Amino acid sequence: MKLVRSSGYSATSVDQLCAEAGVTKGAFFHHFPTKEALGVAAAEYWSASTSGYFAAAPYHHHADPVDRVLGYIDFRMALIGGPVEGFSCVAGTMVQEAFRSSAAIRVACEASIMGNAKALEADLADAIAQRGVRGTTPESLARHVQTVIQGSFVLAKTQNGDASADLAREQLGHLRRYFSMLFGAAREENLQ
Amino acid sequence: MKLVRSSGYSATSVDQLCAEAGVTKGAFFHHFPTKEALGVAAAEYWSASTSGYFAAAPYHHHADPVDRVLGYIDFRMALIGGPVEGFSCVAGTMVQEAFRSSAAIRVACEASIMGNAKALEADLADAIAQRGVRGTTPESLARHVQTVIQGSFVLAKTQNGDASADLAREQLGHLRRYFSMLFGAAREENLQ
DNA sequence: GACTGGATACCGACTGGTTGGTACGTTTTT
DNA sequence: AAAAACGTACCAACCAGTCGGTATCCAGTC
Repeated sequence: MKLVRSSGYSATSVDQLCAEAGVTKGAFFHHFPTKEALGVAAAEYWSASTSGYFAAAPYHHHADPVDRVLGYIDFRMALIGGPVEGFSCVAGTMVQEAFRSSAAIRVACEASIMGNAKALEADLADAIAQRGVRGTTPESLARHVQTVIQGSFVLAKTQNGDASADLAREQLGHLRRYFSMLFGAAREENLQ
Repeated sequence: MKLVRSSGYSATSVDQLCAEAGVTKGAFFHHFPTKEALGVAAAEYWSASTSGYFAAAPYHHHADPVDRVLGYIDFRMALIGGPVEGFSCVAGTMVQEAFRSSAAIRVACEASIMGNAKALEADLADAIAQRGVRGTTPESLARHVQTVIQGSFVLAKTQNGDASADLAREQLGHLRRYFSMLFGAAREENLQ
């Protein structure tokens, strides 16, 4: 995770990986047939650990589905801080490099990102139904959350120091505002 | 451009570059001292060619600044189609890989992305002033446009075939809706 | 208009180090 | 005793970058 997030997938060599993990090359290739397989496993591990992390987060307790959705965004914003390597996404980083060269990695990263999106769909569906939002779907909005998150990481990488985290947080603020308006405005309209 | 967009920066070798360009390695290293210098030059070329392209686009003619901003988004949406390599961003792709290993490339990509954002700031400032939007700045909104664009490219890379372009276009649709609500709702509020 | 000298453009073989991956032996677990 | 885990030495291919040489251009000179 550490090496891929700071150097990218292809610039990270198997030798570096082994040195960082305190493992010999023989052991590495005993467990993974190729470097590509490690990439797939990394995406799957990332997927499993993040989905577990978000499932245990506190924002699920809100009664109002809109509060749950905004709570998720607030939670994501609170996670952003320090150097980019500390909050960026392994799947997003890998798929950018490997989408054409490795179908297996592409699919694993797709599963990670879309799986993360899927965890929001139920709350978004409730929010849409309750506030009578039209013209979009919970699936599309869930993807938009991921879009803004991934995009904020790209822009964060153009900065150095604290500016990275500040920029990423600022951008999630716009996502929050969009959802706030989308569900808030629809509510007012609904009450007329 | 072609090789970086489809294979990424570090997975693209100087030999491949030379073969693709029909140039020998001697010629390459005559013009660029290092591969990194080519990366910087690529970002600068990308920056110059895209800014020229957008400066000549038709959306500037609208009288209403909000129409100019939405026109920009529509223009970007119209550019999306075919394989991801055809519409993705060279600067966004490179900075993801090289932000830690090469400060020069990071800065060149920052200049490209932020320069593209800057081109929208005047219209956004006019729109904010005219509609009385509060709580954000033209700079922040301009960055948000780039965030959604870059994020949509990342998500597009998780898909294959036509689904890539469809997903990217769908996501720019949310950006359009956000701006539409932000400036539209503020207008109604303003007229009360 | 022919000649010259120096600068620039370009070529392609070469180098030292690195790459992902293998072969084969040894240790540890079951 | 068998199988899984792990270590070491090694390999061919490839990597960015170098180097000595050649071709081309152009300003100045006669």
